[in-house]
Amino acid sequence: MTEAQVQARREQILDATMAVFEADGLEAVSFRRVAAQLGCSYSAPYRYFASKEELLTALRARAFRWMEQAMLEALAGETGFRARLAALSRAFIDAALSHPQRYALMFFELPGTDLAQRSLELLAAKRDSLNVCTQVIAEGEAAGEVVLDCDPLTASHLLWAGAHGIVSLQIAGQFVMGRSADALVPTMIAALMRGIEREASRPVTDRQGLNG
Amino acid sequence: MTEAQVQARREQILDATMAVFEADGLEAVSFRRVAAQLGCSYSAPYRYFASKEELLTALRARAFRWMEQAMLEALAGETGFRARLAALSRAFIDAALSHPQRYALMFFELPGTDLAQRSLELLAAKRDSLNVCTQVIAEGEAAGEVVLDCDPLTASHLLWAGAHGIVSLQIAGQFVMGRSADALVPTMIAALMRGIEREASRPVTDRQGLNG
DNA sequence: GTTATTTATTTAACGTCGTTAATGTTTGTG
DNA sequence: CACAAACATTAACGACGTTAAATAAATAAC
Repeated sequence: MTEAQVQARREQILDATMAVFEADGLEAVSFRRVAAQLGCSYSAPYRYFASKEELLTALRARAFRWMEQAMLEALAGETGFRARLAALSRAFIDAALSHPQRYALMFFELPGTDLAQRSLELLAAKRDSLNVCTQVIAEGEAAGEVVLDCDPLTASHLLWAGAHGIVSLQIAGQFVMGRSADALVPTMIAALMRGIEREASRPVTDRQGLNG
Repeated sequence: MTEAQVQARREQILDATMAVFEADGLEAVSFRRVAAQLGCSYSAPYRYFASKEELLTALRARAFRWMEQAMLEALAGETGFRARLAALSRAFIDAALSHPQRYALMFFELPGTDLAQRSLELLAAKRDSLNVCTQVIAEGEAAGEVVLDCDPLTASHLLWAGAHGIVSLQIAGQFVMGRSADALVPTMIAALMRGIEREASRPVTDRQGLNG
């Protein structure tokens, strides 16, 4: 069996796993259920994933790739730093809120479960997702469209964390009195940008839309 | 059996559950293991918690109460808006990073699991935690120490989400190139405050410490 | 082309889990 | 004492993760 065939089988198993997950949630994901979905024996996937943890880790990497794709597609065709940043945050929140389960899966991780930190596949997917944001900022700075008080990597960490914090709380039903991620993510991005931009480079129009 | 005794037994069970969780992680938490820790039969806790999900929901409420206490204790004795806000964020990050498992448990929730949204106990604990932050901001505004572009509730949502986003990514091992929550949370808070404060009310000293 | 050997898959089995039903055991009441 | 209610324990069921044995399929050697 060639390497490509093995990889194809892995993808098939992940397809089935994702289907079960999206249909009936994480607690429904079991080797027996996935196998039934795929039409094979419940022990067959063990040749391709050593454990359930490994299977779920690969599934989480896939969720990160999905988010990365959504952001990249939203960026395609957008020009100018402000427009690209806006498109990025819009894509992020649209993806997250249209598939809240899949989004939550990305960050469904408890410390100490160190397989997540040993899986190169997951780590790379995480890094590449964050990198989309970092690139947009770095390009904006390179083009002279924005000047920051901090480096692009720190800035993208802040934006990424801010957006993730909002969406994560929204999905967890944490918001009170009508606040929602839809309104708060742009507010968060605007406030953060205002906070880390050099005064001179900030357009006056940023001074709006903070009341949500 | 009086109501107080029932509540006391619930607390004992939660003590045992938390002990198992902190010792061996979430996957080790089972009725059988908790019962062994407590010295009772594995079926006894069912009189106090209808299901494992209910047990874990109560455990998560406890984690929120723990965070609320840590923040309130840090606030005690601190006066002045800036000092209180700094103490708050320091307490938040100290608690989260000193007990990352417990912190992650607070937000360990997948959408669709709607027991979390029906548990008054958990909802109240969440609300009260967020409320600590809201109060600090509202008091600061009432005392005229700060003027914001948005209302205190929106502001506390932003700060809470920002800090949570940073810490959550840190715990998930999401940061690259030496960024850490220790440095980024203060940066996040500072940037957000700079972003949502009316220009006039901002001290010039806030213009520091963004490079991390 | 037939056999031998490796590879891929399936079935059987073990221990653990969540949960419920049946069975004890205590405790207060007449 | 009897008796009923409240509580705790054990037994049992089906599903799970995982491994080992058994089987089928594919490939290699002659």
